[in-house]
Amino acid sequence: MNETRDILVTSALPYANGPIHIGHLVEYIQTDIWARFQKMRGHNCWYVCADDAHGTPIMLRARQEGIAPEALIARVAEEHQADFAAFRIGFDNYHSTHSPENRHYATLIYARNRDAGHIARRTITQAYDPVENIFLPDRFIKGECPKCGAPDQYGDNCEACGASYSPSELKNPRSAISGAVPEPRDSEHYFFRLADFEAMLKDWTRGGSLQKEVANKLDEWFAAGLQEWDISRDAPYFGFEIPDHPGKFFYVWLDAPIGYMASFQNLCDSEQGRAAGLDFDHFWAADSTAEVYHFIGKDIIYFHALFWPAMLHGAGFRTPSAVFAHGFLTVDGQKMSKSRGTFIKARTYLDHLDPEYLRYYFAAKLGPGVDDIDLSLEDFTARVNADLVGKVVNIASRCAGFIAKRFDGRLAEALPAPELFVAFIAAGDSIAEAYERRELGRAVREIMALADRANQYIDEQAPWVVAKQAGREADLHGICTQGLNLFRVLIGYLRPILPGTAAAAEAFLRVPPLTWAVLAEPLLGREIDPFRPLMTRVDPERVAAMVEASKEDLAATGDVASASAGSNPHLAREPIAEVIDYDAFARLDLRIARIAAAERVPGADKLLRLTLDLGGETRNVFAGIRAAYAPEDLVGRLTVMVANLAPRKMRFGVSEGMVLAAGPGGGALFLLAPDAGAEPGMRVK
RNA sequence: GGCUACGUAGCUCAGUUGGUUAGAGCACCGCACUCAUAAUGCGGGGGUCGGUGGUUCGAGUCCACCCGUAGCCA
Repeated sequence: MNETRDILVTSALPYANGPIHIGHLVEYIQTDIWARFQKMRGHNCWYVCADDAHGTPIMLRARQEGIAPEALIARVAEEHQADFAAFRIGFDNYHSTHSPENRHYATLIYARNRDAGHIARRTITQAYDPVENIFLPDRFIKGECPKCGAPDQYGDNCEACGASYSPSELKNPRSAISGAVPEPRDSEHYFFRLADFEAMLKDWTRGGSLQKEVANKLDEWFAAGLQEWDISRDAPYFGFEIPDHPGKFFYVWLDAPIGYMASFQNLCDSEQGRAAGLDFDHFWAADSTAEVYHFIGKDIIYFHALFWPAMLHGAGFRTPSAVFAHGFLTVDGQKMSKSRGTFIKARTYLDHLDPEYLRYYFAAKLGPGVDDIDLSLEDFTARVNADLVGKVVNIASRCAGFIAKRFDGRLAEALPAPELFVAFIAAGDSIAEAYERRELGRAVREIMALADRANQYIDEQAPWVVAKQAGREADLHGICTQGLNLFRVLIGYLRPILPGTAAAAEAFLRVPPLTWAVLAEPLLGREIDPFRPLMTRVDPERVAAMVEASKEDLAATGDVASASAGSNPHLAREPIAEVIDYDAFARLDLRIARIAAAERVPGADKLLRLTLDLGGETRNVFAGIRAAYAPEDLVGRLTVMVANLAPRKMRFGVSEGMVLAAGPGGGALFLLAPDAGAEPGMRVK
């Protein structure tokens, strides 16, 4: 147990086409806490990450902004790292998948698997955009769902009825980039023969490398049969060209996890790595005795629990010791929503609030499983204030004044209640076990129970009474020294979660960075600094301001994008359609409608059922706006509907028209509303 | 639709291999204290543990079905 472990820890690589938001931070904070804990325990723990910088979305985004992909990913890398640093995510190295190291390992892993016969080649037919001259990924093709007929659906599944299908089944398909009708075109692709690794993967799965829920999921995949994985993409593509196969590139998901190795290699080659004697093979060779852990979101389990270990094994590398998946973040019980202001970017949070709050709140909620966690903003405020300011920091605050005023800032030579101190130290084993098992919520609860005992002790001893009694200076000195020592142990236990607060406390106590081992020895007979507030309360107004600012972010997004692009991104994404004559327009009967009722549709993730009042008649309309609007916010408002659209039978009933909205979809949808004075039933022309 | 989770006090969550009156924090009420960033301590009200049925001497805890929520379906 006490022997020093060699541990490599990773978080999933954030995609380099957008900013970090608080949903991402669940994972980085969870991983960082775990890595800091391992370091505090004296292990050789290394935490690496990188930007995931390849793929079609990045290529298109760069084009849209009128810059080279390299320029885009360089800018985003800077933004990501600034955000991470501000949240005190203590990476030992942060690299990029667009790097020489990654090219080396991607090529090596591919070549070894190819030479071992694990790569197949065959020609497939794919949708091709004849205007842009590129093959279209599924999500860049839109059309009508082949099952329910819902318009404007992506090429992989329908948001209205949940059906999944292949893009070739879409009706009236269009390229989401140029608007052109995609045409089928043949191309030779390279496939990773995952089924070759079935036995090995089953062993690995059973070897305790996965959470119970994840292992269940894998059993499902095994039962369904492992299929070959398409690992190549045709030019133009932003990524690594496959050696000896000009015009063919590695699919972004092939080289993304290899980025873990690339970042670690980059660390080994750095000054820090060389000084520490870091050896790549010691961690990655097939017979490695070091530990490798990947923290990921539950949405990318199959990449990390199937493809990744198989690729590594096929290339003669070790497989991960474990993959730890976590759930998603909701805010106030709902999916993060731009219109509600709960799609909060890391930077927006930092503009208003201390990162220590969020680290603590996430820690208090995180367990070892894949459950989603909820950020309830009200609970967040109450919990942080009560636990950290009211309980923990307050312990130091209540004792420090006496030490400064009555004892020249010097602690007593002995503890009056050594058994209480010993009890605090003894509790450390259970807390450490909780950290080790990623039961962060349990660790927090146990630490807070200790904080309660410390406050009880101070209450029982009543130093403010003792201070007024002549001849009891030594008692007063002892009580406050005891209190401060209990505080020191608590802040030590909290240090992985609250590195900033811990550093401030270490300065206050005039001690070097706390380790787990050093806590057992009490701090006696030494001078400490005067106390300064180590943490201020969460101000609910700041929380509200952050939510407001997140709403503003949304409005600004379009401007920023178009300013840097020199052209409107909406036009670029969806060019203006072909010219029609007046008669074609006149056939469209648009009417003002009052939303008389709105409700969620059981079984449909995206739909709301609207009852529209047209003044004389009512219509039942299904609208795919659930992510953007809460039903109760819609009732009573006026909007515009297509009144003469042919009724369409859907799984949930018949939809008798459409409401009009703008925006790319998801949470970013904006219903049209008439100016005051319009009445239900009026025609729009 | 199939699968995987989840559903415990107003809110956020704990509840170990089924076992005595189901717990914590916040919020609320009362009392105490005033050292402390109005923080702290003591006490109190509040739950048919989503629903129904079953296994069992005994179920929040196991099983079946249903309802609701979330995610996955490469």
